[in-house]
Amino acid sequence: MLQPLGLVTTTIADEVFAKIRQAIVEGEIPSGSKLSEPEMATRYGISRGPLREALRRLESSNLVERRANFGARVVTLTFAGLIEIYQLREALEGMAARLAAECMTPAEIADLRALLARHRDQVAGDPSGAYFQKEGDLDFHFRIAQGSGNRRLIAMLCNDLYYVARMYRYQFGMAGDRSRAALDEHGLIVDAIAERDGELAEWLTRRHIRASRRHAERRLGAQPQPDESRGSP
Amino acid sequence: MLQPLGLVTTTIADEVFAKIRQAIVEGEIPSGSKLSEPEMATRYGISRGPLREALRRLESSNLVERRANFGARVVTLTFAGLIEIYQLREALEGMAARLAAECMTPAEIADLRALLARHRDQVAGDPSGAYFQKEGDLDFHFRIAQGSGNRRLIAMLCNDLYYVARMYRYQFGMAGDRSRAALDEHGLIVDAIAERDGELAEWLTRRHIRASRRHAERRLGAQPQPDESRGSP
DNA sequence: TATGGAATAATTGTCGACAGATTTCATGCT
DNA sequence: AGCATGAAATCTGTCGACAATTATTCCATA
Repeated sequence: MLQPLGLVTTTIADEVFAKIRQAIVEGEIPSGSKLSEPEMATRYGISRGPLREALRRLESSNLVERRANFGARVVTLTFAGLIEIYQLREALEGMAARLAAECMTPAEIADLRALLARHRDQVAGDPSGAYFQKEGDLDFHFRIAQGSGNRRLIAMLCNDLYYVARMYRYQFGMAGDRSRAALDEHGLIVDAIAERDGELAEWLTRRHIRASRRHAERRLGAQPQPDESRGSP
Repeated sequence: MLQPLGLVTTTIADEVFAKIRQAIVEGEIPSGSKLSEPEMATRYGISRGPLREALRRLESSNLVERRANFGARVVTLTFAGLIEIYQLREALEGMAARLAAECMTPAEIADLRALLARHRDQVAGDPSGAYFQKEGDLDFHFRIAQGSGNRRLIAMLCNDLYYVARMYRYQFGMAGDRSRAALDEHGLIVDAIAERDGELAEWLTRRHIRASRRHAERRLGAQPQPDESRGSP
């Protein structure tokens, strides 16, 4: 008998991959630590085969680094690495917003507005910004990416970059503040998408991510870099 | 004894990965064909272990698709997929050019100019555009990406996107023409980088890639899509 | 005491074999 | 004849073991 819809044949490597990814993102497995194959295999009660498969996927997600005959290590978080993420997000999410303004259906836009309203309520009810600590912010960006209709772009953002961004957020402890400003910026982006103004949506998104980057730079006590990536007025 | 420099410990999976990648890009292994593990293993004289490692890397390079308990297939090239590549390249290479204008050393810029001069000679000597058929064009883009200084961006472009772009170029047979126009556009981009004008470099690069996309659209006989991703003047 | 090197230990890369799942093909029924 | 059912065959996922490389430790020597 055929499965009616969505054949979700999950494998051991899949499950272990998801488990290790969560452990890395949330800091349970410390950044920079070595991932010994025999130790991890016994730790998760599996053989080394599927474990290596999981490690390989974590490598392609940019969460671990592997060297031949050396082993796998969790990536070390650096300020320069965080800047690289922001630069990529500015380029990719800017394009995603532009495409979303052209591709998203009215129903999807309505859903996006509803999500934004929920975020506003949560932030108003809890001024400490707990919702943003739970990645409500990335949830919004997630939807924009999916609205682009570009599967490759969606995969890059949702499967790779956002997990690394969450990892930095958890372990650098920069979550929660800037809630209201971010919410306002999100609102402007949704308006631009609703008006099918792709160019404005891209410009607003890039400015939004640049603002997040500058906020992180201030928060981490580093001197802000020269303002590359300024959109044209 | 320590290796003096550049520890190039290569593994079987590495070599087979490179071999299969080349075979896929150049069309020797047809697009959409199934990659049977036992057959491929005997074909390359190795076991299934390193072969699976190679297939995993090909998957993360977006050259093959894998499903659990189903197997690996070479990706099927579609017009929509080509458009997705162009959209990504516009966003990523635009950012790369902006960063290159800020980061490249004068020596690197001089090298880039020398490369461009060589390209001009080759195109002038062979009006059929043979050099561009040999990926001289992508060679230029390769250098811009590396000039960005963003390792993640470099990896995305040089390890993934450019191979897929070459695959489309080989198998859709759209290489060689547009040589002179592309050369002129390359020259403008180098000038902008030399003047440290990141914003102009990004704008020119995005326009350059949009022009390539429109050319491909015309060549493939499809109606050009609405001109999304138009830079602000 | 510090340094260089060799032997040991541990880890990764590779291989062959078994178990589970999927596809294919043959068979029987409507 | 066409379709559903079931069994054989093939393939992928998983496991344990061996080989090659690397890291570590210990000893000898300057």
